[in-house]
Amino acid sequence: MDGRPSTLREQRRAETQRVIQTHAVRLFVERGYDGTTVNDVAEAAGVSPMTVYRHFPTKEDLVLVDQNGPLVADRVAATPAGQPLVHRIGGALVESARALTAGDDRFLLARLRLMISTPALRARHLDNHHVLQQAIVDGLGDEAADPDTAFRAAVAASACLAAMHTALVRWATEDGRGDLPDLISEAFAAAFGDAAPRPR
Amino acid sequence: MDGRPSTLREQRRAETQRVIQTHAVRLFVERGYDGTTVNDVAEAAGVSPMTVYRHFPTKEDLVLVDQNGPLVADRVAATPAGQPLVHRIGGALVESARALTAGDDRFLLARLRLMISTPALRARHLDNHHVLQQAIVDGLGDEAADPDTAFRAAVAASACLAAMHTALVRWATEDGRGDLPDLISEAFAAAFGDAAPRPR
DNA sequence: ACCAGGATGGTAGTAACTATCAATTTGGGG
DNA sequence: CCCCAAATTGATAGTTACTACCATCCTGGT
Repeated sequence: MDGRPSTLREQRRAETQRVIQTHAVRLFVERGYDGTTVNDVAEAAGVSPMTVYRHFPTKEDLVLVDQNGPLVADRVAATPAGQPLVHRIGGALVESARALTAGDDRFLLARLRLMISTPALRARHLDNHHVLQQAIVDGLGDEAADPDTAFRAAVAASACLAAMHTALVRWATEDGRGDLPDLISEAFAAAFGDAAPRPR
Repeated sequence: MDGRPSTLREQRRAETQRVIQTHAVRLFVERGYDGTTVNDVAEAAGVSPMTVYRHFPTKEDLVLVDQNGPLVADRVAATPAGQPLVHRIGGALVESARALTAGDDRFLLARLRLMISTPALRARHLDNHHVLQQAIVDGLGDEAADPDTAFRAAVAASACLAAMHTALVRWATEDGRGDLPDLISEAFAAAFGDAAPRPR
């Protein structure tokens, strides 16, 4: 459909989004999430409240929206079909995490901490797993044709995402000191065992 | 602290909660969650909106609050310590599901369907896993003393809960036809393999 | 240079909560 | 049986997230 921002208009749009989000996260960290109104964010960003709502339909989106699209599902679909699903998904998630932590950690870390400490944000963040899960299952295409296989794939995806989330929480509570991909790998080992469950 | 409702006052309080929740779920099913205001619920239950808010701090609680306490964590703690964690937690969750579906399914099913179809409810429901996860880890006590073991336990718990949730979703979309405990067992098999990962 | 379409802003409204105070009911002990 | 402390309930007024609608302005591709 629409790839990375190509036209100038889309670039500008992405830029104002970035500005609004940056101010929002800064204010949320300074005054707390509930202690900051959307109007405060609008004022800090130099736009009207209407504009904020146009770019971020809900206050939660100010923290949760990620301009990196759903590349995880593509990574999963690109893995060889022979291996057990939890390993394919796990590998894709570790790769994505490596890409995420490649740049500047601090903004990601600030957002993560907000997500963990604010119930409303935490809830919405976990609900995003639902979207990712569906994307992963859909990305498998014919591999998950019948309902039973699709169910097993959905289970594998949700379990992997939950394990990853627990690793994210630990990483954030350690102030991002450890290596995130390693932590996620460790989580997968704890949940699914070091050895691959033998495919039948 | 406080066990089952012992004094008469607590019984009455629990009864009015039940009345309010019943009317709320009925209205949500009839007119949709967003199409029903808290005032509508109050009117249907014959109380003032204030009373609704006193018993259910948020509109979401009208669907999500469950009078069955957190017995899952106790069940986990009661399992023998030798087995791998995912199996201990999985067994406890299957047992709890069996207890849940023993009575009348319809109210549970209606609430589940609302949770699945309404984003706000789905998110809050998933966030409850956070509480359960913590309770499970805490219930292990000395078993999860050092941070690393606690982390593995947290990962195992979150992965198990996610797998169970996927089974819940399938059960609800099948209108509760299948056997819920069996579905959950199937989910665990898909995620963690039929054979126990060997403890090291 | 122009103009269609997108971005922005203002106004007014709805509904989920919250704080506070007053009124009413209740239930267990003398 | 009565009575008081405590709990439950209710009314009012306010804050805030979010929506619909309309007018305006700005932009960028032809």
